[in-house]
Amino acid sequence: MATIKDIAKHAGVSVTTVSRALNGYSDVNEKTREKIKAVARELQYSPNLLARSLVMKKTKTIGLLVSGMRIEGSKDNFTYEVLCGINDCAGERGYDLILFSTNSEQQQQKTYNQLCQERKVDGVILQGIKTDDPYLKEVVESDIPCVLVDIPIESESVGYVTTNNKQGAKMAVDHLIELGHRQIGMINGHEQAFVSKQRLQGYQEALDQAKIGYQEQYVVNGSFLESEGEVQAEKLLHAHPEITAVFCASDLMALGAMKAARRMGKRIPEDLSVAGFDNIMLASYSSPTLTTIAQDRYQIGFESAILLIDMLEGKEGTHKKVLKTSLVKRESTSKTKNI
Amino acid sequence: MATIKDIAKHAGVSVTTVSRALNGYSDVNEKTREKIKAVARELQYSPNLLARSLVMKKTKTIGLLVSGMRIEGSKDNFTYEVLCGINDCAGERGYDLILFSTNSEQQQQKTYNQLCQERKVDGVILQGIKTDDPYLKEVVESDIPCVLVDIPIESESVGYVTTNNKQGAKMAVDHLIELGHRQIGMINGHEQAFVSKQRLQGYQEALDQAKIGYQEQYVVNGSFLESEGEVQAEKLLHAHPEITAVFCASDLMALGAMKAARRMGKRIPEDLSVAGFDNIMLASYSSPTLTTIAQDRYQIGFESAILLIDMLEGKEGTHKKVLKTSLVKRESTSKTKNI
DNA sequence: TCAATCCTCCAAAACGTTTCGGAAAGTGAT
DNA sequence: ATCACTTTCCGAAACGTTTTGGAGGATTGA
Repeated sequence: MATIKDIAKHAGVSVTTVSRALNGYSDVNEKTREKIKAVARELQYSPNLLARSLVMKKTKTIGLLVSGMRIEGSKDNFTYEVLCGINDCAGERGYDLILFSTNSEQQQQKTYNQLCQERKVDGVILQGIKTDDPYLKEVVESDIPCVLVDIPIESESVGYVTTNNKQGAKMAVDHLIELGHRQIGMINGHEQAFVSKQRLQGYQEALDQAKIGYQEQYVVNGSFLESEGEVQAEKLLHAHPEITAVFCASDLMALGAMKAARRMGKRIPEDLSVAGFDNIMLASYSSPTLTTIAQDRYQIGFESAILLIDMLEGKEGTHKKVLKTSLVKRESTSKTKNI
Repeated sequence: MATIKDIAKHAGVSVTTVSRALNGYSDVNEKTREKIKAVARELQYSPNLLARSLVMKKTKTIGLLVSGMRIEGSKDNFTYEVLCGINDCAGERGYDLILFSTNSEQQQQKTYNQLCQERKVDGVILQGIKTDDPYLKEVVESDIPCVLVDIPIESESVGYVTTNNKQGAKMAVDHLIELGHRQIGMINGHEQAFVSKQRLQGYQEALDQAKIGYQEQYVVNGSFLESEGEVQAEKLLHAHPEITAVFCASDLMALGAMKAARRMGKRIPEDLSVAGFDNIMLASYSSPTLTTIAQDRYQIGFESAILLIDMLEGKEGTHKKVLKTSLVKRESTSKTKNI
């Protein structure tokens, strides 16, 4: 509650001097500086960041726009782990995080720019928004620095962090091919996700390279959801019983696919190999455990924060970061018996 | 970027009138109000909350002090799900959330009061702090309204939300007793958690009621961790091979215990019944699936926010909320063969 | 016609900082 | 004694709001 003015009074100096003393300016005598610091401690002074931000036009605050902040996100832990990464980096660099709740209706009304300008965040990290989200247009037009997770848009004021999805998908399908599979289905996410396109590309490239023809009807969309993965897998396997392996664009859908397969009397991996993408916690606990492509969600968050803060602090450099993936072999994939 | 002053100039009125017009005061002519609103829209005005907060002494912001914001928290999803609940309620009520990163060293230096006063949060929700955390003392002494998760302290300015841990633990142990078990071990959390004490009480009460003597050596601590649960379970089962059932104070420890038991050649549930606490995602995916006590983490968060905001807005009432638990029977518990 | 009342509006202060431009005093050099 | 610096300090403006206490004019009632 003590202000700079109180300190000035107690120490017998002006507010200017107090401000400059506490902020480490050189034009204040060391003795008076010590005196001022002592008084500040005594009065338990802590600066009012609101007032400071108002004049400095910097809040040392990063806005977080997460559209998937829902309880369902608890299964894969994407949002949470990204958040951890952002939080850690922001902490190190002296920034605080402010969460914009975009779930509620009354907040829905506000535009992206309103949200940011009202709270005067220095920059924003966006996660989980779809490519057809109206916010996205605003983002690229606005000149508020921002970093996108998994949406490859780059400009003066916007950067992005993502995983090498194409490479990851290719690794997964390569792995299946290596095991002898030729009839390989894919359960993809949805059209409104860049990652889906990229993973599809990886799938196609792997097939191409192995001289396996791409068949459109082998690819279905499951919206990244376990339940939808289950129904789509069932349809796919029914329509094409010759399929011996499925690559899913998310672990959750892979779990759903395994359920469907089991219900259809197919053993995993003997009758059907299943590979996922993400390496979520459940992947190592399911039975059979799930072969998958690991992506480091924590690091995605961490790198996002690095990128954004570097932009905020005027560091030059590219505004993108693409992270590597790795293949995690587990029990859900094996050699095809048709070999 | 447009300010109230710009609007005043364009509309040919004073800033006072603009402010009062936009804030819905009655002492402004409807015509001029419309004019002002039109100008505001035209200039894409959005209020500067920093300035407003500075004079109003309200920020419409809730601080979030989460000590367990780590990647390991990804297994149980406690932090995330609580956060979702808080986020949703805060959104509905028009509050934003600010995350204090207490992980980093430089933030460690700051006291609780400094954190709150600098950012001028209206209130705080604390989650995951231990009973010996230095912040806790500050919290109760400070007059900043705050709500604690799982720490039963109540005063003028502090409230809490928790689950009925004693009742939950009792339900679990009752269930085991009903299945015929008499030698029931417990793997508890750690001393620095209130929930541990309460769950132990529930365990004791259930035994008591069934006229089963409480044996101190049947209870060990596993810090809520899967790994530690595993080693403690192994020790316990080695020292007391007569034990036929174990109640664990967290699902993670239960998973660890199952691992240990399996490694010792015990089948679950035929040779050993295992019950957990939390009902985390993994509990329904492990094999065998885990019998456990469900607690609604989302609701804990939601109620915390309700409680805090009610306090902030001067609503009278008790400052605590204790949520119910429920027993989820799955495969990891069954009748003892010794009956 | 006079006073009372109502309806609109506004000037200025306040919130707690930072910063610009300069002022006073001290220090050497010439 | 004068000049040129250096060191140390400060007054005042600025940031963008809200709010207090009224002012001016129109309307009403007697």
